[in-house]
Amino acid sequence: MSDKRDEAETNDIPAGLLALDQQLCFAVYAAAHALNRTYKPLLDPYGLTYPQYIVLMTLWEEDGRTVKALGATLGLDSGTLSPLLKRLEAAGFIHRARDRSDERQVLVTLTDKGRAMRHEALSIRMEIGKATGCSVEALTALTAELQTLTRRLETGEAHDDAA
Amino acid sequence: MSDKRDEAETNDIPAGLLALDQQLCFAVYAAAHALNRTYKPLLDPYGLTYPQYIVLMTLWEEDGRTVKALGATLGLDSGTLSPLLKRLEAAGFIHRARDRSDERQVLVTLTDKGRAMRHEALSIRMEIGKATGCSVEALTALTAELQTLTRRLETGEAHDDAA
DNA sequence: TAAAATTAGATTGCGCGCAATATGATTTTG
DNA sequence: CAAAATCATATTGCGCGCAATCTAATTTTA
Repeated sequence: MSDKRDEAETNDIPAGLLALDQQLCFAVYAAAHALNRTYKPLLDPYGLTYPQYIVLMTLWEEDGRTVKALGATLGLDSGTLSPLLKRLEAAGFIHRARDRSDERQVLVTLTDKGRAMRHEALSIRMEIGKATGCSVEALTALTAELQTLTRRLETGEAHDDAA
Repeated sequence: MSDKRDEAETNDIPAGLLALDQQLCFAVYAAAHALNRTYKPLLDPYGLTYPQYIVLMTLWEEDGRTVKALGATLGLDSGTLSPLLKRLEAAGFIHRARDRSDERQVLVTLTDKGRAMRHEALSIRMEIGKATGCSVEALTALTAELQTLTRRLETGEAHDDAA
């Protein structure tokens, strides 16, 4: 109860440590939202959301995957994917069908419309590239750092030279 | 209708361009989720969600702000903040009160519990630092790059040397 | 082979995040 | 001063994201 100053720091909590942590987690949080907002007007004309677009991108890489395989790639479970895929199917981008050889599985395949969307994606990509305003090198570096961060957070592997 | 190969690339769409764009937006997307998942078990004991924790952090920086001021800092509107703050108040972390001098505004202030939570946050910060496994320099650099990206996406200022 | 365990998806409930709208309070205009 | 415009916040609706639960299909095991 000895703290009366609310700004910058309080007692034994170093402001720098607080700030860095705050900045990192908030920076990722804010960047994700900013990207989402940038994509929104580009995807709206097609009736797609950003997560739906990401699912289409993974299908462009490899079509005909199961829900589980998609979830493994995207880090999402069926609670998120089932309704999302249902909407993508209703919009005509994909087709879902139970696997004949294992009726538990659902195979997700692109429709002609889903494949055609890949061509539209070219202009979206260019718009995003312009919006980031960053060089290819900067974006590549940033991507790599984020991937490293994500991998470490997911695997729990430490390096113990952090703050 | 001339594309029959679904893998890697199709016709005139260069695979590299697709891949970089896909990697960047997905990297931010995945990192945000990974951070969220890392925070979750640390915040669960306090009954806090990650966005609620972020709101508390901004209040630790400067207490007694209006909903609008919080929204400006966090990039969130009242549609998100109103119910979130309602839950934070129900949980006893903050107090909301109409501004006497301008009844349109609602002032958000920390309670003793909300201020005390800042001390608990120290161990959370250390856990997150360990989980990232990155050096302070790496995290600082990553944060700066993300802030640049976010600023450019939000302001729409281009640099026109992107892909 | 029958029972138990595992697996893949779907469903439900809750908390964001955001657009659209609604409600009061304040300020601006006429 | 009264009507109109603006402003701050709240509410509603929809789509994620995730935990928990449910169902049906397959595999394991006894």
